[in-house]
Amino acid sequence: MAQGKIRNMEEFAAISGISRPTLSKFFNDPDSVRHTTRERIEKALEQHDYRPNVFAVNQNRRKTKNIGIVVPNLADPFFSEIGRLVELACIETGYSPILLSSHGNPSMERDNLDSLRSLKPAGVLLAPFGRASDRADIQKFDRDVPVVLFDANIEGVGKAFVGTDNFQSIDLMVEYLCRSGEPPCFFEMKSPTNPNANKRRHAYLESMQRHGQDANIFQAEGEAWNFEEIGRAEGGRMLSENVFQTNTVLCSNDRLAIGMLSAAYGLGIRVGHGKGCSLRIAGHDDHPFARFTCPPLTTIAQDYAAIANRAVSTLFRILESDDRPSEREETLFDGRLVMRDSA
Amino acid sequence: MAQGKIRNMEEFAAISGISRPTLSKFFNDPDSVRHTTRERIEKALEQHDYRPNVFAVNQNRRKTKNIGIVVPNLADPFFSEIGRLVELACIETGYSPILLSSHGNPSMERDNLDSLRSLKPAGVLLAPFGRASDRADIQKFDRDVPVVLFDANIEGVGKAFVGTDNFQSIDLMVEYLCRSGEPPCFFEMKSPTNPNANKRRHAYLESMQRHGQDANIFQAEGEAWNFEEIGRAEGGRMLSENVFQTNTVLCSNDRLAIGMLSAAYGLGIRVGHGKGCSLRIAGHDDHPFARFTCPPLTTIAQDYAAIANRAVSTLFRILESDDRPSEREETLFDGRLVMRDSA
DNA sequence: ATATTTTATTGACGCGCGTAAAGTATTTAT
DNA sequence: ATAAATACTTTACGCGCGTCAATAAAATAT
Repeated sequence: MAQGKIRNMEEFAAISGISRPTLSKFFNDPDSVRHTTRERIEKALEQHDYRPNVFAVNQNRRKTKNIGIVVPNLADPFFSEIGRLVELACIETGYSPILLSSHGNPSMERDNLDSLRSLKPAGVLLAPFGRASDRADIQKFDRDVPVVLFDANIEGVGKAFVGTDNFQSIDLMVEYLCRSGEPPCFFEMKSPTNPNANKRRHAYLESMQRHGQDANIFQAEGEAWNFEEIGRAEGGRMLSENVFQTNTVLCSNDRLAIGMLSAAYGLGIRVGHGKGCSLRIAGHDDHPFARFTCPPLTTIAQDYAAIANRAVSTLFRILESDDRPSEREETLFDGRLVMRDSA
Repeated sequence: MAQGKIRNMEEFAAISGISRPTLSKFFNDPDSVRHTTRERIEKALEQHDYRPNVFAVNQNRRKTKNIGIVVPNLADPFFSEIGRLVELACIETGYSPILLSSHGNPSMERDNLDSLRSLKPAGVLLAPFGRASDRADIQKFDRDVPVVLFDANIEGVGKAFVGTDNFQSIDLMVEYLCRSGEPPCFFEMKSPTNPNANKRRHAYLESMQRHGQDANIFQAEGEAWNFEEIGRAEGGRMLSENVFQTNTVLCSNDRLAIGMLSAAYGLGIRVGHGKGCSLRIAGHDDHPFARFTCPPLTTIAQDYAAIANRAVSTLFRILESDDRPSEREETLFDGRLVMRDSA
């Protein structure tokens, strides 16, 4: 880094002795110029610290290198974690990720896509709300900008989907719970917006049937995003009314389980698989706090990293072969059973 | 929204019957044109759905309307929550917030400021790491783009600071704990990067002295970001070694407290202020999960909304009166005691 | 060494908008 | 009504870069 700041590519061309169009090619893709000139440019770059004006670049380039990432709620550690991984994967590939949260508000999902539009992104990675999402809006958006869905699937929407195989993961958990004690009841939200919740219910029903057990589903009222609170209030009510037929409850997700564990503690119910315990509670997702609940929560770990990386690589594959849309592909990763103390 | 898409302001000028420079003024500030013409433009806007190209706008405007928001770690619900509030406050004022997380990595704070630079933001709201932050780098950045710090203060850096008054809040907690039982020991990280941690230690010492009590500080090894794990490992060790002089522990923050609660549960120690309890644990921050711990955590609630709003309004005041830097001002909000069951 | 391919340079245009100057229309003041 | 102030239009330039066509230079092949 030397003295007088370089104002534009013209000046940098003059100083470095490279023509401006060549520099333009270089900044677009360093490998598109000859090795020797690349080295010359990089050497000049070390001395003068010039960077192209992003606004001018994006105005003129047909395709920007922006990637939009939209998640329903960054306040949910699951999404902040997977959002982080997606973000990093984009950076590694030389793209500029823009991470947007819809703050639990489906209408903000629309707004986010809308404001992304003006950034002319090359592609978008979207973890949609699901049922509450504006399906038509996403499809319309996808016609202009390729969209890859992750975490939550909406049939037929977007170029691809990457997520966890809820049938595999729930079956794994049901299998474990049946082997190690009484078969599980199922606790979930009454009208979940998230499609995974529906998949998990079906997976539970299927799996219980396969194990020759009676399925018992208990649904909590409430439409809001504060699952822990709902889990505590409704789960607590059910516990004190003694509605569960068995001593084992499989919660549709960890956040409900965290709430229910809190309720159980308040009611003086000892939760766990050891002796002296009268209730087993299991969750799904391996929420970052699942290992700190009392007792630590037995759950299913989703492969965050695999989902994030595959979503990103799928999008880039679509971007590069921008001819045929080919088939809409769905990739499902297996969940992993995490045995802790709660079940 | 009608048929053929409008490609640029020129076309929209032709269709709407308004000259381009006037439209330019309008989009920059709708109130800068006469009421009647404003209405004409807005009516045309409803029919034709045109929006200025953000890249062209930002390239030519002297000052963009971008606001950078940098937080140390979005995975920490505290920051995702306050980041959300700051984001919304910016949008309401007609600015475009860009929320960046440093993912717990101080060197990424530098990178984030660096990449913000190319977006030529009007101002930046920064929650710095503190001791681990690159002080010189932030100061240098602040010379080009006004920076307002929030949450964590670095003396003399940035145009202003907005946060919580740790001396008030810790004193409030110490006062409560002393009144309601044995005086608290203090549990914290040995070498915290966060300046609030240091403030809280000093506040604890001062407050204990004022109450005529002996101060006892216990420090956990570890430099990492996984406070819950550290709280459980180190806190658990201390509990089992019985090192605390009193039955009350005030943790420097909720995340340590959550870890310690988990350890106490594992050790079969009953935590709470009721009879039959042998340990009281209190935290600080009112972490979103604090109400779901076992037992629910007594803590100090920071006024997230007030901090976020004040940080934003302070920045905008500085942006508007861009003449004298005046004095660097520090605004501290009071914490609020939240009495739950753990202490 | 010459022919061929690859890569760089020169010169020029366009992207969509901010912005300034000068002139014209409209509103407000007197 | 006329004068003054305000708001708008016309015209034109510039921002920093992508990109293209024609040309020149360099690397590779024969």
